[in-house]
Parts: sequence; structure tokens; C-alpha cells
Amino acid sequence: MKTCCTTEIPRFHRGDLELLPQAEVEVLANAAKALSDPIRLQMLYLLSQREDLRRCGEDLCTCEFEELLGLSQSKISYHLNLLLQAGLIIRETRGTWSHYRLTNPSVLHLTRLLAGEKQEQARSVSV
Amino acid sequence: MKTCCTTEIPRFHRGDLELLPQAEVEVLANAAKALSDPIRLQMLYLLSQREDLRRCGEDLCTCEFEELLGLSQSKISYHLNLLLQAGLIIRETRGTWSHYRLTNPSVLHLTRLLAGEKQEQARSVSV
DNA sequence: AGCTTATATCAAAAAAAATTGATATAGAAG
DNA sequence: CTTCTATATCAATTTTTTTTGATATAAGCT
Repeated sequence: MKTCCTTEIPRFHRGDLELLPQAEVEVLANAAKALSDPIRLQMLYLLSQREDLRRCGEDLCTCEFEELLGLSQSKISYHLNLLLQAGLIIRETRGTWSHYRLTNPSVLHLTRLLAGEKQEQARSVSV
Repeated sequence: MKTCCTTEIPRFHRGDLELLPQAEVEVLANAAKALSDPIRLQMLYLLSQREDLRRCGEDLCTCEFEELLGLSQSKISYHLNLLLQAGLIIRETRGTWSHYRLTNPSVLHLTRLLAGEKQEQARSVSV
């Protein structure tokens, strides 16, 4: 039942295989973390539909998320903020309202993140 | 400073936009969660290199991870188990050793997951 | 000015995930 | 059979994330 190499176990030792740089895995892990919650995924899905409709803009404001998802205001703000920090969405403040849209093009952004490029600060645009 | 549509805020109401089915977002969120940890990403990265080398198999055993990552045995087991549950790796038991390899082809598997297909039970093969 | 609305933020509580050290099991080796 | 090794699992703890309800701010409205 023995197979090749079993006499020299463990076969691979420290240094035999490469590790990703610490900073890089953390960026990757954080990107995945932003996507690891049902509420945040629904938010992105809503925004992607909103982008498709393109009726009077491509964004949704906090109170729209609140109603569309049927969740409390502070919970909505909390999750929008995480998506913002992850660079997946952009916030635009108009008066009292905060409008969020997908970082454009967000998939490209995520790809950049996944490629390990330095994480940009989440940005907030005031108009 | 008013822009289009501000008189009918909130513009989108419950039901105006579609939500993903609960089951689907959960599968997606879980897949992302499995990737949201530096240790687990390094493990996958090690396995992908191992697969490239293809010297006497394409797998790594628990004790190899232990040494390659310099982490405690129970921590290694914990994270390998999470990857197994997420369907990203497969376990093969040979005697006392547990060998792990990438689900083949793992990217396709992840894609299936992301497409919302019913999550397969993690499988463990005994030889 | 005073009242209301949209929102972020904060602190406390709850829930979930990760770490640690210990134990159990089953196979290998003597 | 006895001892050792590789591993999973478990209980307790710590850390992180999420939720909740309250408060603060700033803009719109009357």
C-alpha cells in the first residue's frame, strides 16, 4: 500500500516551497472578507442591477438599501462602510444623502486587489 | 444643487430590485469566507506549487503544512478542515497520514459554487 | 429659529471565528 | 504487545465581527 516517497516523509520542508508575501495575502484575505457576508453580497447585487437600469444615475442611497433589504439604518451603514473600505464601492455625498455606486469598473478593481497591488484608500467624493 | 430624481427619494422601493435567493448568497458568502484568511490562502498557494512540481504526487500532508508554515498541528488541522468543508481541497488518508490536494480543477469548482450550484459535501477518500 | 430627515458613529452586547493546550485514535515500528 | 507518530477533535479562551440602540451632525423644511 506504500506509495512513492513515503519513506522520506515529510517530503517538503521549510523553504522548499514559496510563500506569498505577508502583505499580499492580507490584501487578498481582506478582499475576500468583504465578499464573505450575505448582506454585502446583496448590496453589490442591488448596485449591479441599478447600474444596468441606469435610470437617473447608477447609485443607491443609504435609505434605499434600508428599504430594499429591510434592515436597520445602522446595520446598513455598517456594511456599506465595509464595502467602501474594501474599495468595492464609492460614496458620493449630496446634501444629507449618501449615494453609493460600484467602483467603476469594480471587477477590474477587485482583480487589481487580487493581483496584490497596493490597496487604495477608500475614497469619498463630495459634490 | 438638486439633481434628477431628488423629488422622488427614495427612488427604489422594496421589490423594485431583485435580491439573490437566500441559499445562493449563503453559498457565495461561505466560499468567500474560506478564502478570507491568510493561512488558508498560503495553504492553497502551497498546494498550487505542489501541483506544478508534480514530484511523486500532487499533495501535501498535514505535517508538511505544519513545517512549511511553522504553525501548530491543531491550527493546521483546523484550517485544512475549513478548506475541506468549503470543497476547495480533497483529503486522502493513507495510513496515519492525511494528504490534501486541490479539488481538481479547483477553480472550476469555485466557479460552480459562485454560480450557486448546490454545495457538494466535502469528501474524504480512504485508500 | 425650531423641527425633521438622512446619515455616520459610538459603546455595549451578542455571535462567530480562531487559537491554544489537552486528549483520543489508529496505524507504524520495534 | 508496547511505544511512538500523525492526526483529528474537543473544551476553554481569546479575538474578531456583527448587531443593537443611542447619540451627534448637518442639511432641508416650515
